[in-house]
This record gives sequence, C-alpha cells and structure tokens, in this order.
Amino acid sequence: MVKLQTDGRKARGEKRRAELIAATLRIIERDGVAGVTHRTVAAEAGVPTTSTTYHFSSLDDLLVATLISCARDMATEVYWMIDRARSRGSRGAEEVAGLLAEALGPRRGRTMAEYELYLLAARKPELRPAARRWLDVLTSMVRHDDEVAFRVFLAGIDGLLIQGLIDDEPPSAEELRPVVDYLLKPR
Amino acid sequence: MVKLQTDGRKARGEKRRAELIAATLRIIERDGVAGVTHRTVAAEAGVPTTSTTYHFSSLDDLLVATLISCARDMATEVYWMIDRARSRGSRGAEEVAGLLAEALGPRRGRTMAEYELYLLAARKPELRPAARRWLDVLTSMVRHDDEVAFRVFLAGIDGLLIQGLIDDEPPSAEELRPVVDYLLKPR
DNA sequence: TTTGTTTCGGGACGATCGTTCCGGTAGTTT
DNA sequence: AAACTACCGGAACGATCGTCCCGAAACAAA
Repeated sequence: MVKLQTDGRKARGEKRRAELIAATLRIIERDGVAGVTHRTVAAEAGVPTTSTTYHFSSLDDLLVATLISCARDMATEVYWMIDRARSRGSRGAEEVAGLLAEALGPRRGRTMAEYELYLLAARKPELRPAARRWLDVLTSMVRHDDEVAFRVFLAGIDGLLIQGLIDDEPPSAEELRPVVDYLLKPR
Repeated sequence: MVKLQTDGRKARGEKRRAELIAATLRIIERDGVAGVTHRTVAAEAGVPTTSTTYHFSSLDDLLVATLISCARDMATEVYWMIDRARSRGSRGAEEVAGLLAEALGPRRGRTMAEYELYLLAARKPELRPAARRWLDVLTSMVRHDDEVAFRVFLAGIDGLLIQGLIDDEPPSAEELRPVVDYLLKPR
C-alpha cells in the first residue's frame, strides 16, 4: 500500500534540517562564511553539535545547502517583486532604486551573504546553477526586446550593489535614482 | 647625523614581509581567503611558521596588509592601462572588452581574489579606502563630463566581472564587446 | 508487543588552528 | 671589543576544529 501520510520522524528531521539552514544563513549574514562551523551553527539553532553532522554529511554540504536555499528564496522573492510591481503599473526605475536602497540598508547583511554565494559559486561549480537562478528568473520574466540592453541592466544592478556595500554609509534611493534612470534609458 | 643608508636588518625584514604578502595573495587566488593560515602562508613562502606572527601582529593584520597591497597594485595597473590605451589612441570599447576577457580568463584567480577583498571590505571598514582606490583612480583619470554615465559604466564593469566569474566557461572578448559598446554609448 | 527504522545527543579522538616563549644569529652602534 | 637592536626559527601551549562512535529515545510497521 502506498503511504500517503508523512513519517513523523522524517518530518521532524526535515524541520530541523530547515532550522539548521536558517541558522547558518543568519551566521553568514552576521559573520560571513568564515564564521560557519558545526558548533556555531548548532549553538545558533539551539541544538547539539552532532545534529549538523547527522543531517549534513559534511560542513561543505551544509554550506552548499544553505546557499542553494538562499538563492531559491531570492529567486522567488524576485519573482513576486516583479509581479507586484507589474500589477501596480510601476514605472520601474523608482521601484528598482528603492529595492537597491533597501538591499544596501536594512537588508545589508543579507546582500553580503548573497554575494558570498556568488564568490563561493565561482570556486564551486556545483553552486553555479543556484547562483544564476535569480538572473534566470529575471531573464525569463522581463520582456527584453534588446538582449544587450538587458545584460547591461543586470550587470549595472550587480555593480551598484557591490559598490554600495563598501560605501561608509548606504546610499539612499534618491541618490541611486538618477543612475538607475540612466541604466534603464533606451538608446 | 642623519642615517641615509637603510639598516640591512630592516631591509631583509621588509623583503620577507613582502614575500609573505605575495605568498598570501597566491593562496587567496588559489584557495580563497578561507585557505589563509599562518602555516599555509609560511609553507607557500618557504619560511618557518613564526615568521608571519613576527612580521604581522595577527593573522588579520596579514590579511589586511595583503589586500591593501593587492588593491594598490590594481590601482597602479589601472593607471598604466589607461595611460597605454590613451597614448595608443584606443577606441575604448575594444580595449575594455579585451581586459574583461583577460580578467575572467587567464587572470581569473586574481579577479576572484579582488572581489574577496571587496566583500571583506564590506565587513571591515578599515579596508574600504583600499577597496575604493581603483575606482578613485579611474574617476580621477578619465574625463567624465557626465557623472551619472560614468557611474553606470563603473557599475557595469563590476557587474560583468562578477557575473562572468560564475559562468561555466569565461566569456570571450567578442562576446563581451557588444555589451561594453552599449555601456559606453552615450544617450 | 516485538521488530525495525530514524532521529537524537553526549562524549571523545586526532588534526589543525593562532599565538607565545625563548634561545640563537646577524647586523649596527659605541 | 662590547652593548644593543632586529630578525630568525624550533618547540609547544591551549583552544577549536571536523568528524566519528554508540547508546538512548521516538516513531512506524509487524
């Protein structure tokens, strides 16, 4: 007979697995990938040290799972963001500038974590599909009659974010606005 | 009396210091910042472990010194690059596309190391001036009648580089050429 | 209940880490 | 020559690391 109800043990296991991934992401946001160890993750999640080795075959596996999960979240976030902006009939530039300011302000830690994914993906080929996913989501959702202009737009966003991360204080949406405007202006 | 000749001991010390920095950079290019330890650096440089702690008060100091040195090299490199291109009467776009392809191909490790500096600078404020230096060099050297267009150009370069790092194989100068062209086109 | 499976968690092992100590050496100054 | 300074490098300390072992507990199937 086919089992429809999920195993209670496996359900708990999956839940803890997810908690460990969430704890790892919090640590990366706070201290970077360098701060991730079995013990710090376990402490952050409030579980014993061995829990990480049980649910993830190695520390590297934990990192990979965390960054893949992070990338997936980011992709769905981008999806809803576009959907929301579209239904609102947003002008685009204003929306984008606001999101950039948010990514460099309140969500700064998360943004740093995401770019650590980028760099980790540069060294670990298995992470590259995950790292590319949010680019793919954008590419598939946004109408781009001009392929080159769209690539320039994506590169510009990345550049503004990574340059904004080393500013002493995060730029405001108003400061970013003219740059985004120029970036979106057709030529 | 004023001492003009440098102390032979200090000269040797400075030389070894530079060798340690160079060894650290090689390790970052190969294994990333995560691979940098007192012992790996010492082994790479062919000196005893204690040498790193003598010349640098801590491992963090070694990292900071390395990344500042790396950033300074990059800045002077950019300086000469612009100078060379200018004297040759280069068209710009072709030059830039070639340099991007080189950064993502033969010099890929170095490029990754440079972006690890960026991310480290995002977390360590003392590194930010060094991380911004190559941007400053470009800003001071290149004539930019349009401030916004120049910022977009710089952001686009960064974005193309960091996105090129997660490609499965590095893009060629020919592939990058139209994007750079669009990036430089006035509007 | 009995048997089997999955998760849990305390404890520990060996490796590696950053750092310190300290005697030895080379170079400079008096 | 002697005194002083700066660099060198072997050895080791305590801390922390990733990972493994193994019995207990929770749960499912028989």
